[in-house]
Amino acid sequence: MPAGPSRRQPTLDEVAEHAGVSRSVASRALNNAPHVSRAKREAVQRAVRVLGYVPHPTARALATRQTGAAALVVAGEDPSIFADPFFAEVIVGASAALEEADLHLMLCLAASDRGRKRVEELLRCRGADGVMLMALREDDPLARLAEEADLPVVFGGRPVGPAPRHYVDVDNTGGAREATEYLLAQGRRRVATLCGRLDTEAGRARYRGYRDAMLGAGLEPLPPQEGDFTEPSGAAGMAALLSRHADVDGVFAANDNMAAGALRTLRAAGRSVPDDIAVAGFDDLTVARIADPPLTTVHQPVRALGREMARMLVALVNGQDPTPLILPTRFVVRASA
Amino acid sequence: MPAGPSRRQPTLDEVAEHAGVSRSVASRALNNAPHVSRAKREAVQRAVRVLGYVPHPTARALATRQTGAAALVVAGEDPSIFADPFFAEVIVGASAALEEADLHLMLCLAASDRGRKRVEELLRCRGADGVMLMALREDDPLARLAEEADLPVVFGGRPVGPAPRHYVDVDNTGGAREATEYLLAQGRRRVATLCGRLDTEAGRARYRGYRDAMLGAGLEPLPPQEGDFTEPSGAAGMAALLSRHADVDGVFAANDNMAAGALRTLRAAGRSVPDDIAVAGFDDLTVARIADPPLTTVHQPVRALGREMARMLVALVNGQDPTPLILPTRFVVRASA
DNA sequence: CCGATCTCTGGGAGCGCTCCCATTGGAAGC
DNA sequence: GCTTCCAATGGGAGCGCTCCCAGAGATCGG
Repeated sequence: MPAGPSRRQPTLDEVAEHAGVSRSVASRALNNAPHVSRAKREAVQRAVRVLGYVPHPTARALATRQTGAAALVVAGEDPSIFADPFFAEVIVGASAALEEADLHLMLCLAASDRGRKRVEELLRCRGADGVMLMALREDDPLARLAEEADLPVVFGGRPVGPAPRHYVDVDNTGGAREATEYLLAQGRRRVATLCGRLDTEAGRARYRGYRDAMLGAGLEPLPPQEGDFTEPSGAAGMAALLSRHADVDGVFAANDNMAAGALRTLRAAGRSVPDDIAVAGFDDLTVARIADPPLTTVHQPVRALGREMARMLVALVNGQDPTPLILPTRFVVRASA
Repeated sequence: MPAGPSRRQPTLDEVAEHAGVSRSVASRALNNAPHVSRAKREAVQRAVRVLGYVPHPTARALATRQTGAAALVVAGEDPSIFADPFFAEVIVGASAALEEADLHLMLCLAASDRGRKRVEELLRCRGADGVMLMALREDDPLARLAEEADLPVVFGGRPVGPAPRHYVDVDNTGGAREATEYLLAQGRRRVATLCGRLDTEAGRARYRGYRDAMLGAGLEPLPPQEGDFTEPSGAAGMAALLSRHADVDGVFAANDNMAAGALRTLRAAGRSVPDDIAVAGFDDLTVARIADPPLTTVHQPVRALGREMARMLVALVNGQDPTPLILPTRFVVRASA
């Protein structure tokens, strides 16, 4: 422990010398490559143990031109969007999958200009072996840069516009349709939607699902009440909705946060849920269970989303060519609808 | 864009050649070091622009023995603890501060054995310029390893046991005491605590705060009802509490999740909050505002915690010797107490 | 007018690893 | 017995950067 402030880590040369072999043999033994006799292989292993050798990742990275890290970029100008537990779950999934491939996770919150600059640099100079991109806004230049970069890129959730080459997404439209259809099947007729930001693909897709369900039932969709996926925007949106359409009897909110906000407004307005008005959300994060009443919602496999993004990235890094993946949602009935 | 699959990035040598200078001069110009004439400096800058040069971080790292990255390690055997929005906020804060120092953020979820192994390696071989450690369990060997590693280490929240050399923490005891005192000041006399894991320092410190407040008021603290900081454990703990002490009129929960769970149980049991029983939490994350009734709670500056951890780490990396930091909490009164 | 002192400059030696390649020696094939 | 082949080995050349250092001019005071 004390032993001087800085007991320098042994190098591969020292291991080789200790084992009485050349650097090449030691290297091969370490990466258990072929062409190493049993005796020398063991001698090297012993030397490694005795000296407490750990390969220097940077040196290896320079030689192999592989950094051993994958980046997860969360765009969006407000860093607060990252505070959504959604991302935490994605990270848990991605982290586990990357661990299996022995890749480190680099997290880039590209909110500020400076943050974006650094991501661009990362893309340009191969600062990571691959990049996962999430929460891109419409026309975010990062999307183009990423696609053009000579680097594996996986999108988490499709960006607005033409679908990228590699992505993992959730069946937003299908889930939203199912939720809306459920409300309709309960006999609700004046069903509105608190939709999410319509400059995100998730916001649009979920709105499409709502609209499709309404049209499918021969009903006129109500004009979307747009929010930004936050609880306050749900509360405000619900208030606006009530003032415009006092007879609304069902609401599909584009996520649980907004649904929770809607519940708050409804409670304040003295409307009972689900008797007067039914509310369904999307996400099924913790807030759905905590809400009062607990939210009927569309469960998204968020952790799986992260995991599959990472797996897809690993496949790309390994030279394979995986196909895009759309994960199914699952409708969860609780008390709010 | 197409231009061949892999337009290799230009190297510093190429920049130097293009600018008609030596590699050394080019390097100095880039790092704007002295001893470069104005003319050559500009020639280099022009070459950089023309060629689209971006320095290769790995090569630089190898030469300077600095990785340009800081690691944030979240220990704890269950990866789900990371899903707590608490960590997301820490990350937002840390990320911003690291960005200022031009360091990348490496996130290590050291849940599995494999994950822990990788953290150990990171520490041993200087895979990062510094490490921030959070959510260590009692007697976690990572604590010792980190302190012994020849690498700057900052703890986020003190681990159980002797305080580490460098840490940033929140005034858990003070916050808990204040919350409990508030309940007592309201005239509550049978005040219990849903404490957090007592094998974490935060759990212990908040319990101490509760106990101190009770003793300070000349009351006998009720035996702690231990949970694990999750909503279900709060709900279960509250149920246990009610069956043991039916006359409880106030509860201090060690965090908002548990408080939310308590609210759920109380609602189911038909107790009105705060009339029959007052509830206070700790954290002041989103859930506190969403809860019904909104939670009176102890606000922790979580983002600042992350920011200060990162700043302390940067200071250490720069050879300074910062002193530990304890951030104040702020008591927030809402409807639950 | 000449040594002393600077600012610039570029050559070169690493940083610690991988990997190509030439060399060796023993086993196998004829 | 002699080529043929292949496993095993170690030397050496990078990977792209930093930084030390020696040398070349330029500046300047005495």
